Amino acid sequence: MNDLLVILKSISDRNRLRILSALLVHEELCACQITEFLQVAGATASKHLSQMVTAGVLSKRKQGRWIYFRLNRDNPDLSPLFEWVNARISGTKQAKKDMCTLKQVLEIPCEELSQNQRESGRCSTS
Amino acid sequence: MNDLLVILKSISDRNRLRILSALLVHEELCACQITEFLQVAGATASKHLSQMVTAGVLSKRKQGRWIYFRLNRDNPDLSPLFEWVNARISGTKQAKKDMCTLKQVLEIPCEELSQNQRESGRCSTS
DNA sequence: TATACATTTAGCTAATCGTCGAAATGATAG
DNA sequence: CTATCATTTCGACGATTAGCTAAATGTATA
Repeated sequence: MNDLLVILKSISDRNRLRILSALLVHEELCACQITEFLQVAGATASKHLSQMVTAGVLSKRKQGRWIYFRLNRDNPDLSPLFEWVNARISGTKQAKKDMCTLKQVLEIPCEELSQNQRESGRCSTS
Repeated sequence: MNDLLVILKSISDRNRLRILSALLVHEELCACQITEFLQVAGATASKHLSQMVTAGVLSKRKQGRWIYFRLNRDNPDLSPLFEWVNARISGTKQAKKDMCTLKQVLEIPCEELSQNQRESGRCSTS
């Protein structure tokens, strides 16, 4: 029951649900892409992602300098949940808007995304 | 997407999940039975129940002096979720313990439960 | 109609949670 | 071997939430 609670909590937040929604469509996304997509600080995105990984909802994979996340398809118990969420979320206003945003994010290479994210939270001169 | 979030949040709390779990087995329970089952203040149980009704997860029905709650089977979209939760929750330690507790609670008539609950939060003499 | 009483609402407190900026980590590329 | 840099951890802050007690509500019975 605790496991179940952890899973449910891990998708019961607006931004985490948006991550799930994005990964239902896009197979694999890297941390910087998700950070850009959500429009939050990198630390915030990282925390959400880590919570979802801990819950077993996402898996992560390192490649080069980036870390990619995807739905954890290894656990067949989760498939019905993914399908149920997908059925209820795709077609909603927010989901449509998000897919559009995501498409734009995916056109920018990770190098550029990360660089922008580094620069956005910095003091001017020194 | 907001509706979905409200549904998920309404079952992502330990006590609310226990309510759902109980109603997966027992069809219908009154507020005082759930209060006793959860071992919380009546106001607390009422708040949880009302949140689940608002989310569309539960329906309520008044009979005599008591209000009975049950899973909202009118919304077929929810059935897969109920089934998924049921499959993952029944058989867990907590669920087994809860079903045992619930059985004991159901042996006590509502009149007696309510009276006990009224008395438990009261000052001694005056 | 008046009283009893199951449930809900209101107001409060403590704990949890989402978010941020800054510092730490650890792996890669030069 | 060092410097770079994507990600994570840390520490802090404001917002939300679960829980309580006490008071209000509104229905049902006498």
